[in-house]
Amino acid sequence: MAFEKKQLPKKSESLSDWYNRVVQLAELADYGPAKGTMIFRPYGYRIWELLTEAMDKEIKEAGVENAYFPLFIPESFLKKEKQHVEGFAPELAVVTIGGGEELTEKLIVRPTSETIMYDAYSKWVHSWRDLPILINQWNNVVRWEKRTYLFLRTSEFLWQEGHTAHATHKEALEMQSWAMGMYAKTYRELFALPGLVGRKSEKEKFAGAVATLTYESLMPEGKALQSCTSHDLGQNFSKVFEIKFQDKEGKLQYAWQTSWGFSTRSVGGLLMAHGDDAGLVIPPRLAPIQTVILPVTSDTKLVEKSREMAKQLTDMGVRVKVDDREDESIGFRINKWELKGVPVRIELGKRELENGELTVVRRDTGEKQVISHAKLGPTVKELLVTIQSDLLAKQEKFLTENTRETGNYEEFKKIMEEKRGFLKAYWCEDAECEAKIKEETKATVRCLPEDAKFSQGKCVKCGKEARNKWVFALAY
RNA sequence: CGGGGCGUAGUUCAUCGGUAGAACGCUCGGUUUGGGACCGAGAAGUAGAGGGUUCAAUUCCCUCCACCCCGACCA
Repeated sequence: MAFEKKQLPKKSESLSDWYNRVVQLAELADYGPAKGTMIFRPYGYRIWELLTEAMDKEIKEAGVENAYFPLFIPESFLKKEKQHVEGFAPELAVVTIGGGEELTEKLIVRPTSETIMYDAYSKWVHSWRDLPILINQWNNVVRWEKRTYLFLRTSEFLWQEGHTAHATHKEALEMQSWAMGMYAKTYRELFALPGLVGRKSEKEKFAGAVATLTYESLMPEGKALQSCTSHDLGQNFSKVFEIKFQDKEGKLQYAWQTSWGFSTRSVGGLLMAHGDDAGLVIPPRLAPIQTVILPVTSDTKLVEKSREMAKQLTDMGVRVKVDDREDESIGFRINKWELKGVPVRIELGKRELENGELTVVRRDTGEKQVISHAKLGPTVKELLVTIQSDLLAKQEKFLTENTRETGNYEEFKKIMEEKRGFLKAYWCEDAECEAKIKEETKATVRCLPEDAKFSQGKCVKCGKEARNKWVFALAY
């Protein structure tokens, strides 16, 4: 295991202290001057960039095109869909003055773009031939959160929001499902973060949606993180924004819609899940630097050989950096890159150079091996793949070990107090029951897993008939 | 928005009615480098903002602001 760090609280002792410190020490992010805002520093932004590059490709391959809609949304737009405005009202940033004059209509700084996009869609859709509309945008949104947390909950965050309109509900449902599938794949394969895919309860679903699919991952202290969502909007928005078209039979119909989003919160989940007492552990596929090469001293021969190795790795598509700062000792540099979570570290000293060897160290396990220079490329390539899959396996084990089931409310309460994690239980789907459970245990309904089978049972809280085992957890 | 905390050098903090100090970091020079090196020299502050008390306020009082933590709300 890697060495403990000065200045860094232990993750195992105080998760939130560790998290706040490590994010800043590793130069991922900093606090912005205005409340709840954050600065994405280059090292942190690069993680997001690597993700967006991969996800953008998937989105385009599915036939969804990128576009950009305005940041300012007329207040009246938001008010059109009742549930939507009620859901977002408490967290809106509103512009009331422009150019020194009071505005006749207030402008909302977008918290999400359904309304402004669908107003445009209504102008563009007249015939079944105009459908589907498949648009995505990468942008920023503002939600005036009362309590913020770097990456996980900030007043302004970055995300992609996909917004589609279809001729049939079936098509829309397929789209909704595709988006969640793409998210789940991204979380597993890039973030090495397994999670539960499922449907949100009526209370927890998106404001204005018919149904919401969510990806829920589990953080180290046993709390759930809603990682991204995909919504079936039905005709809720198309009716108020009048997205109407004539079908093949000449009948006037409202479009069926979906929206789906994946935000920078995901990066917070990534950091929190994989890190350890020595700092970050970034999965190779999202690591801005996958391999760091450290010449032990600034001896010219060592530096030259390091550069040569770096070039070799770069040519193989590995993101690599040589850190040959001569004012920092080898020990200091090792600690620095461990804190920053670089998956593979290579040390090259005089002894090794003479023997034609080098030391390769895994960040996740601390495991060291001495290999010959000739094996550099294959070893690094293989390690990056191994680390990626080991991290996923480790998280899967954690998820399995922390997913429990109960039919007893006392036990339910006890688990939420002590072990936390995901807890499966029958629930009658009554909102009042949901509220009581939350009040008494702080746990919320996270989702009904998509692979859940219908069965018969009694609600864990009220004992009434229940048809499904839902997943409960404390949430971020 | 409720409860708590904090605001002094880049950072973490000390000082305490008499006008500012340490450590780390930073700059320069030198010696170093196999798990956070060392020596020497140096730069760095309108003490969050405003008001009050006082001969005198970073210090005491009030107001505001900001940030952090805990709750309610949320990607």
